[in-house]
Amino acid sequence: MSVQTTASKTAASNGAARTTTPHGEAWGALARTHAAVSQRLQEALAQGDFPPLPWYEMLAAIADSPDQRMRMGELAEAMVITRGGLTKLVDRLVKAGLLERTFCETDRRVSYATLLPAGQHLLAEMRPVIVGELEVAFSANLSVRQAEELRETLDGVRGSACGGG
Amino acid sequence: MSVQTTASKTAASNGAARTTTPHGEAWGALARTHAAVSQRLQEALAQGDFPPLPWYEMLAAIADSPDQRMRMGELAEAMVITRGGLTKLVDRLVKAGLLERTFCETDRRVSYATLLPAGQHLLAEMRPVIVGELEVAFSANLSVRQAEELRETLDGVRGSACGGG
DNA sequence: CAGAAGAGATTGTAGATACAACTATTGTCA
DNA sequence: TGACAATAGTTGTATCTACAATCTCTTCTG
Repeated sequence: MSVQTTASKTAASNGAARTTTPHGEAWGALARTHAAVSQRLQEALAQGDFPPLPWYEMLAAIADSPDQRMRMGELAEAMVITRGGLTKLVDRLVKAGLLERTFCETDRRVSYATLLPAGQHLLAEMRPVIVGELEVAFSANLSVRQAEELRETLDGVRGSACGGG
Repeated sequence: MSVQTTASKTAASNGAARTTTPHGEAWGALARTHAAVSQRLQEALAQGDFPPLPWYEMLAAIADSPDQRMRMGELAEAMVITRGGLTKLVDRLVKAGLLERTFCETDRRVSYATLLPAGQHLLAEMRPVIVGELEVAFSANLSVRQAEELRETLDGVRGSACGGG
């Protein structure tokens, strides 16, 4: 246990970034919900002596890609962190024996983060923990249909936020 | 300009934390949307030479409270950061002349973060920037009614995530 | 085919956050 | 009342991340 022992109780009271407009409140709810769920996931991982959430996200992203490998730039984009930050994150997973760096023959600038068996095994252990926590958090309130609608709504918002309007 | 030049283009392709379940995808969309909107807000603030987003969130939280002041613990909970982190964040805003620390007569353990006029003025300048960006991101896709529904849905999820299921 | 412009990734450094240990104050109970 | 537990904040330390500068390699252009 540990991982942000601070909140996770009555957070429904006061709101950060409240702007009094409906859209502002939606954003506030989005931010707090993200934080709450994220904390829950990290607590669950810490309880099982697993690595932190970003490690899981990286392993999952690579595992879901067709060749079990991803270019650094793609990974940075998928995980929404800077390229510099990604380089160092990959460094840690490589040092832990979960990934290895491979290189591109045709374009020698690009390097891949490639999943190793140890990474696959660890991911297989972590996935049920994450999925279980998400089920608790989401399925108590949302049907499968509603979850899909939520995803579509959020994807739409993200589209506007990225594109620029 | 700057603030995370990495992503913000085709993030719709591959997904971090994808678990293949509907709820997992909803969580993935939630995480990426939060990151995208958050980035957009930070870019907008940076462009206007404003302080970073957590400063705005803190000023807004305190300004929305009845006495223009909040206990450290409450603030930490509202902003979903640790108490230790909050102490240092408040330190910075105090040093910037936006807040001051005040103390409780009846319980000398508690200290308040109290809004100063400079903080109010800065908040008044930042609010329209934030609100404007949120309108672009949200109102393009969501009616007021839909925004409220989204807020309710997310609050429900947060309730499950906090309480424990 | 040379040189400039652009793309992909890494490194250095500063700033911010979490975690754990600590101090100070208040509450409880024998 | 006196000891022990609980609560509110702060501080020390390590880790993580963003940002900017840099390096290598590729592509474009004359």
